[in-house]
Amino acid sequence: MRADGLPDLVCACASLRRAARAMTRLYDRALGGTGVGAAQFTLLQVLARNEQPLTQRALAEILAMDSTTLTRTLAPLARQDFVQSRPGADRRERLWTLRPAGKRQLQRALPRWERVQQRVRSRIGVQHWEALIEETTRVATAARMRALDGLRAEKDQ
Amino acid sequence: MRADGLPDLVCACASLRRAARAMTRLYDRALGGTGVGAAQFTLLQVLARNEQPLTQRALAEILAMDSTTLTRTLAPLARQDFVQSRPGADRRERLWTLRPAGKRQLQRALPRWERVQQRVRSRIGVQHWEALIEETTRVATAARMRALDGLRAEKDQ
DNA sequence: CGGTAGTACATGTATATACATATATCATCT
DNA sequence: AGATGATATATGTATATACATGTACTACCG
Repeated sequence: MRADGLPDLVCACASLRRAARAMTRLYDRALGGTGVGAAQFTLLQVLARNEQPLTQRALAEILAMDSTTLTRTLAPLARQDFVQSRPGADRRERLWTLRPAGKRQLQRALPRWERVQQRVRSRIGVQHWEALIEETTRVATAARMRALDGLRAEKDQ
Repeated sequence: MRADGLPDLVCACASLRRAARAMTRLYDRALGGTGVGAAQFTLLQVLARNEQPLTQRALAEILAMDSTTLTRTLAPLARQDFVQSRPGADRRERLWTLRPAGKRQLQRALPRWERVQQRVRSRIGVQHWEALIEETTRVATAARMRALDGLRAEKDQ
């Protein structure tokens, strides 16, 4: 263990959750005062990076998030008119788009986001930064797979 | 991007949060029915691995979690008599210990936890597994540092 | 020793998150 | 077209999480 380092948690899930908490606090503080935190920033950014409106389900897939969770997390953004939804051709669907106020909000937060990204990147080093992104993306992808999910069905004895 | 892979999120924080969500769901499902989820399992496990009782603050440090959050997350475990707290010599502190019921609970959950760990490890490969643990531990450690936190103080112009 | 600053935890409040279930809509088969 | 099953989202409920602030206690300084 590095001097002053956190202990290994043995558990990949616990280790990921811990890192996510630590980073979220860092980003939340860096974005503090801009009006959005890390989670909301991400939603705006994903919408901004897609020309096409996204269905709630598509957004959920991209973020590996339960689509009903988005009903709740998008609500405050819609209240502030940062995003808007309209029904799709399939009228069960909601199509989400970024609104002008949301774009402005994103612009306002962007410099701070870039600074904290840069700061973390140079603190841990580019290699580790890239490894972090790669491994987290990989595991998020892997965790979706049916093969792993099947655990639920199996009985213990 | 791998076939069927999730898109890169550019943002280290968003990528970590996504991976944490995906893994948490996997572990929660794997532990389903044992009576504890991934988060509670971790608390029990950390307490079990320390002979000495831990103060709430120490537990918070280990898990890179706000110590007041633990007031809430430990409460249900205490209600079920899985853990117990008593005041320390410094009577502001709470010392937490695992109780027999908590040990039994942990034992019950352990086989499922090991299975899901094993399953993920072989799915992504030992190399990636180890890289994941290392990079997440590293970034959680780095994120605590004052140098990074200072972002808050800096003004935008 | 008394006052003041700092620390540890509790509480109020808000967001993030998931699951079970409910509802509306679509797709399909007859 | 009507019945049936599948799908997209909403709602009820519970946990996880952080911060601001409050309270109790400790440490330190004069």
